[in-house]
Amino acid sequence: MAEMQAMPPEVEGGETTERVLQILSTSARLFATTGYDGTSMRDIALACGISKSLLYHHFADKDEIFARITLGSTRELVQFVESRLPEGAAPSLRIRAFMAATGEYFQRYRWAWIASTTAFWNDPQQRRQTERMLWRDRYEGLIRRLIEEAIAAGEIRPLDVPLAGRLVLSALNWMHRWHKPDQGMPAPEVAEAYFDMIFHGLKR
Amino acid sequence: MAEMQAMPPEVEGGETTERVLQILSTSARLFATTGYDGTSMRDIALACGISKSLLYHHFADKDEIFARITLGSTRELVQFVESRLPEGAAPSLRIRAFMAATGEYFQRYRWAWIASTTAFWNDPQQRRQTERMLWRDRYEGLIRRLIEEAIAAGEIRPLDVPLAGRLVLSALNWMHRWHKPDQGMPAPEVAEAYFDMIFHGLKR
DNA sequence: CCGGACCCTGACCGACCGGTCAACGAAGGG
DNA sequence: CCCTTCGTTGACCGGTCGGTCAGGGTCCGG
Repeated sequence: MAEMQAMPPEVEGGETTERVLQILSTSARLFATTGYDGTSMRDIALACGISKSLLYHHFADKDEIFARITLGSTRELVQFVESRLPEGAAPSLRIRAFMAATGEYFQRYRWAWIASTTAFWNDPQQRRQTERMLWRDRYEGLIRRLIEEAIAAGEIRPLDVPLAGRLVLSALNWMHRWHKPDQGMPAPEVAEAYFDMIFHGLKR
Repeated sequence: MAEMQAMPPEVEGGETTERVLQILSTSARLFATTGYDGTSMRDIALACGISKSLLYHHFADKDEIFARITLGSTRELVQFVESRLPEGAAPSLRIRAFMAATGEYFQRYRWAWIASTTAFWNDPQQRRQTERMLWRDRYEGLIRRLIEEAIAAGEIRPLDVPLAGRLVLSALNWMHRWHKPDQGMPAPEVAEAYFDMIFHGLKR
């Protein structure tokens, strides 16, 4: 049990006993650090201090564990970010809140985030990832809509909206490759610093 | 043989017969699409139309193939980008050239780039990646130095240089996750569009 | 004609993979 | 008391993994 990382609640879509949560959070950490293929069911069982068979008592197979992690964390991310957008505020401030909330979510559910962001991005058979992609599209659509609103409000100059959205998402999605928790700027601050750079530009 | 993707020349560090190049480029494509663990030596041999044993005639083990790809492409990237920086030009233009050159390199050596960028980023034992990291540091140091020069020249306002560098690199390194070759904007143009957004800012 | 040197092969190895199965022990309701 | 349910286990399965090995073919210099 020991030092397990938090998992997003994700009530629906399966039972959430303590043991299940332990398996999910432990697996998320392993998937994030050694990859999907690099993590065996034996590794997970050993890290949980249980037998391999017990994993199959709670989950149908390895894919289901992974799918629960990625789908759950992606859905929670979108809902968390949406809940953090200040209603009625200026579009640019809402973009800033979007980025800060993403940084905070990343900081809180680091392993699940990394596992979701890293693996299977180009799996042709797209195992159980279709529903996750729906949430991912909603997340990407959200930042584009915020940018469009900022353009309509005259805060942002007319530009390639999908590309601008990708620029924002690139900065956020690449954070896990260099950011160390408990070291340097907290992730939400990094996200806000990124916003300031992107919004105002590097130019003097 | 058939449809093999180009590999950077990388003369030094091993023989470069046609067969070796075929193995390297085929492996790069497989590593990029199915990951390191997801690519077996049998897969590589089959895709090359040769026996698995022949792989071990040309390479000591799987790691050596991977190391040749990642080290070679990283080294070539740095040297390519450095050769593309306009001497004596304004620092901001040199940053723009840095980004465009990276986009062009990505477009040209797509599989090797993706294989290098995707895998083993947090391998604790860091197999044969130490020399590659030296080149990676040089690449990252280069963009930071360019930004510092732009600040000294008064083109860019004083700011967190490492963070600004990471913003630039994030945009470039995330491209492979969404950019399709032969579809949409060519990668160098994307890189330049990114520069314009980051340099001038989204703000109207 | 000989003998290396160099490409190249199929058969094989132990280890580990994801997944299955029969059964055990404790808990709890009748 | 028994019976069912549920969390839990170790032994086991076929298949695939990275890697080895002995040797076949072919070409070339002597």
